[in-house]
Amino acid sequence: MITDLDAIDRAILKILEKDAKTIAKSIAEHLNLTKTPVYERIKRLEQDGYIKNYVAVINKEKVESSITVFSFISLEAQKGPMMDDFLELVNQFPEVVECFVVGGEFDFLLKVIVKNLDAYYNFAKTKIATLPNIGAVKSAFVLKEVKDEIAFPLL
Amino acid sequence: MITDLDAIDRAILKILEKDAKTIAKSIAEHLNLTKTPVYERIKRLEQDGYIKNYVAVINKEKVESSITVFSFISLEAQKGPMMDDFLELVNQFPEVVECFVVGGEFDFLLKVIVKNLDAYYNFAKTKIATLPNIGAVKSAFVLKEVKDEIAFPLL
DNA sequence: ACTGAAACCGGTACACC
DNA sequence: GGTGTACCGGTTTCAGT
Repeated sequence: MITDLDAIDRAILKILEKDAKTIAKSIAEHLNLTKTPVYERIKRLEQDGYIKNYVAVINKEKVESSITVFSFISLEAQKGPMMDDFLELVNQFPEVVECFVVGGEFDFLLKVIVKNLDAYYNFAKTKIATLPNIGAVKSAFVLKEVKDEIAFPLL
Repeated sequence: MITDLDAIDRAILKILEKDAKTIAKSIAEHLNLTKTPVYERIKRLEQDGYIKNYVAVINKEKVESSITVFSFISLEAQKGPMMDDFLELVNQFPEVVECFVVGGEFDFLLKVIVKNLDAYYNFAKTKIATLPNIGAVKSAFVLKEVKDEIAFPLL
């Protein structure tokens, strides 16, 4: 168990969250080490849950056409248990790639990816609208993706 | 150059965007193939840009405390060149992990990650507020992260 | 486009400092 | 917590179909 991360651990994380295929030897050279300590640190970072997993980032524009929509949802009455029911349901929808409980003008912010406007209409009608205690729903359609980082901004 | 993806390519993408460390042999078994065609297909998917890269997903809660804030920004006058200036500047800010041009009540939606409320105040004051042509700025602070998928929802 | 086997190279284990 | 070496397993290559 790592109590806290030192500068070397952070440097390794920063490299791996940019390119998980970076070979240990190259990381080692970059940090003036040999590959064994780099390897051991990575294993610790994995085992202690600092690294959740490794994923391929796919180019969604190339793979298939889609639109991204943000939905802002307010509940009629935000009672604790109702919120949990709501969230559990929303969590199941594959179209919802992000879901946050927020403070402000509305209660939930959803990022939804669907094939086209028609699919979004369908999603809103058959999934969102049927959720319990829905108040207002507003949508913002993405016209252009300027930035979409996966990496957490480590200093 | 791949004209379009077949069912096998899509199956491979789906596996790799969940776990990039899945070994070729296991993918092959899953698809009733041997590892060579799986390997060759992955290479094609990489070379033709269907797979952008591979990244480590880090557990940001464990690595360092932070808050996530959504900022909704309206410009005073959305002239084309001004928008580009704005976007180029926003793109530089490491705190901004996502930035979209949207249609609706406001022009831009930003997802911002900072250490704490103080850092957000600072970010808003020294970075957002100094951008050209800013109209209204609204913020929604994330109280709870319910879902945060990286994988594109392939059917 | 896939099979099967051989070669290669990076990840993994270990003995030592 | 680090180095250097040796081993092992997955990737990569290739001849054959």
